[in-house]
Amino acid sequence: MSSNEIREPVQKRSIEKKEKIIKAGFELICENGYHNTDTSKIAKKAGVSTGIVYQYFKDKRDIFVAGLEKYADNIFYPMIDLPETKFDKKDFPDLLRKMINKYIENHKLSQIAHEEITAMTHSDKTIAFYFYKREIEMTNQIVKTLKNNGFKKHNLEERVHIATGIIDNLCHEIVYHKHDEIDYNVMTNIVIENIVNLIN
Amino acid sequence: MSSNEIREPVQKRSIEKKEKIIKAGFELICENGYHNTDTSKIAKKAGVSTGIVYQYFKDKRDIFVAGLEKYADNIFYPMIDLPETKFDKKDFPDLLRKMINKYIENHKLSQIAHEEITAMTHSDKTIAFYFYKREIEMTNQIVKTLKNNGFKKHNLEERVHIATGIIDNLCHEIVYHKHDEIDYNVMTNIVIENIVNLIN
Amino acid sequence: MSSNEIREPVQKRSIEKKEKIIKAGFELICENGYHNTDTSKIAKKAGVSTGIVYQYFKDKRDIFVAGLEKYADNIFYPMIDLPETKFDKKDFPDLLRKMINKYIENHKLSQIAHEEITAMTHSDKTIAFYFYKREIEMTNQIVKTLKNNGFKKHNLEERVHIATGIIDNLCHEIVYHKHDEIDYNVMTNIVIENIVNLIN
Amino acid sequence: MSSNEIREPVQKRSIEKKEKIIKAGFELICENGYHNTDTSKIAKKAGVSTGIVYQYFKDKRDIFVAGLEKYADNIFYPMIDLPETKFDKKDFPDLLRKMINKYIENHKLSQIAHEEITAMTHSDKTIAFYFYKREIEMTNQIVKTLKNNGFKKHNLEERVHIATGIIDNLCHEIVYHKHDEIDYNVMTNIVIENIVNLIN
DNA sequence: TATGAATGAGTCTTCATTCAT
DNA sequence: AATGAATGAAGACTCATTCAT
Repeated sequence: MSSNEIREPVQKRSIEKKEKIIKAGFELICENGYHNTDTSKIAKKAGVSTGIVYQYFKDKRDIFVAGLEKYADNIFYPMIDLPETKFDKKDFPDLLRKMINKYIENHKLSQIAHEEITAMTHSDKTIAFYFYKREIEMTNQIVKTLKNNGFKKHNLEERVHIATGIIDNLCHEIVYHKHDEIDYNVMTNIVIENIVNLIN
Repeated sequence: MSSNEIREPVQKRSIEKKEKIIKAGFELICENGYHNTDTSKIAKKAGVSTGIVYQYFKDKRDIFVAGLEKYADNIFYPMIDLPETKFDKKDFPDLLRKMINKYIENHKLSQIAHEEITAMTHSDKTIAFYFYKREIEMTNQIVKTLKNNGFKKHNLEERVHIATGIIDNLCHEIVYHKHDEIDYNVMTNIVIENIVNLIN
Repeated sequence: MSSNEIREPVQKRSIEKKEKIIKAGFELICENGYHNTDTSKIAKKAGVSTGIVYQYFKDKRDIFVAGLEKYADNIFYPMIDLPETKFDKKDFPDLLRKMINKYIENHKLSQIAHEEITAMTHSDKTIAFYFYKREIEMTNQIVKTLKNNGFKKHNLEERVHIATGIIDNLCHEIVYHKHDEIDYNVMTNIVIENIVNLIN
Repeated sequence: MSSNEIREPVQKRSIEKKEKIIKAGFELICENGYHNTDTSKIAKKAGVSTGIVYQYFKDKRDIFVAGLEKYADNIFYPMIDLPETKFDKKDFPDLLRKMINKYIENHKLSQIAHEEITAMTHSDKTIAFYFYKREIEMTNQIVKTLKNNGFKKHNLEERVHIATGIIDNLCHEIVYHKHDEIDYNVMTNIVIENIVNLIN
């Protein structure tokens, strides 16, 4: 009887409403975790009724996936918009530091996002593949940029992949300030030095 | 009101039963996630009734925590039992390779463990602190071992911390074989070379 | 964690539904006892789903408390709305008889209510105080009415208190028809005579 | 396969064990209510295993019934052992006062007993009839004693019945000290005076 | 389009009772 | 006779999703 179809909003107000739901849902899930966020809270935060949510999204997971597609690049891959403009090899350390800072800033915006998403990756292969694809895209883009700027090491793909992992770990540590025993300034400097070594 | 007393089993059969529950619970949670695992499934997999579960454990979370304490070291910190015996600096790369292999092997035992646990870290501060403590213990132990064998770099704590992160990432990637585009043999070799560089 | 918000219905249909739940719950609990009444039975009797019950009430106890507040005065304190109009001292026996009859009628409406509520009084201090307060309110009201009509005995509070107890017992006996050996007409007459004696 | 029969203990130690279970069970139920008392607590308090309980008693209710039969007279009918010896009519008020004091003392021993038992009376007709029978037995005994001592009022059964009810209420109030506004010394005196009036 | 009341399957947990030893 | 571990049915409560309006 009922159409049961997900409406693709065309009117401006509808689009705004859908955006609000995505934003509210993604923020709540990132703050509190997927299972600790219920749809009524999402609706309330978005300023809509619970019913309308299911006109724009198939289910709760769908809201989250939309959030991922919209915001995840900022959280996971702050380097994906790495400038294609030329830079001098000697500025590489500075560039790295900037990337790290940007990454940290993004990370702070959504505390649990990273883990929650990564965990979801396992029960949800769609999400997993989405991220794997993004990761490799980012790697390729960085490799391309580096080659354009005269970096010539063999196996640059693998090296960049390792490097992004190192940065990921570092930023994560700093954001959560996991260990009092670790000096994060020192650690950052070593990371930069290490990556320069690895890639250059 | 209710007795709510957790029995600590003394008889051999009971201890085995408790172990079975921990194992079943931990495996299921690691495979499917905490929220996707219900107690009846744990009981069924452990070959016991749902009732008995609550004689050994306060609640579902408690099963998971017991699993963590029992298995997590193997998963997270395979190097924690690093031999304190002397080794020659030139054998360091080989040692790293062995550690990586052991890590990978352990990782395969429990698929989602890593992420699920890490995600839980946020909603459960007890678990979080448990892991942070373990991490730093492992770092310190490795630092000590390295110093005993003549490694003299400054900021060895930070360097080891970075190195364990790199290994963690590497093993994770290999276990999940995330990217077809990456040659994991090459990546492993580069990681070893990089860590040697970082620490030696 | 969860929203846990109790909705206060505003629409007419919702209010009716809430009333139905209170009525069904109170009746079932009064008939079968609090612990022998489960929420699904309440929902079924009220003609609603189990879920909706928890949108209007915090928990099962809450349903019962609502029932108490709604119906208990009728059951426990049928004299609470004692007319404040004057009456002649010689009509006092008649008045008593009317009160007794009304009390009996109310009592029949809910079989176990009295005991179940009284029993709950022990595990639930909120309910206990609620009733103690009501009891004393009723006593005071009756005392006032009596004084207005020229009753002058000392310690009228204590006397009224005793009298209401006697009536309570009498009605209870009659409703449950506990003893074949007792002639309840005779007993009623003696009670009236006794109370007249006690108070006048 | 198993006999499923309730054993009637013959050995002295077994009898003691059964008594312990009755005592523990009855005390716990009277203190905390039937539904808030679980069998494992009863067993623990009795110093026996949970299993053995079911060799002496058919079920939990059975323990309570046994307790009732053993202890209830003390709680409900302290006057049941009213001395059959002669007393002087002018000592009747004193006798009443003694009975009241004894009643109060017994009542204090088991706080919830009274209500819990009375409530059970409804869901359990066996218990109900047991009590009704006991009540009327007590009434008859008192009537007999009074007649032996020269009390000659008509409808003495009904009068005694009312009187025991009044005493019951009074003691209950005093034990639970329900109302600060009531002066219980005054109330006691009025009750005695009233009963003397009622019966003499 | 939009609302939010309503649904009911699903989940954790308890506890009277049974059973292997 | 005794133990206490084990059972599993039952019950309170939640929440993603649907539906009447």
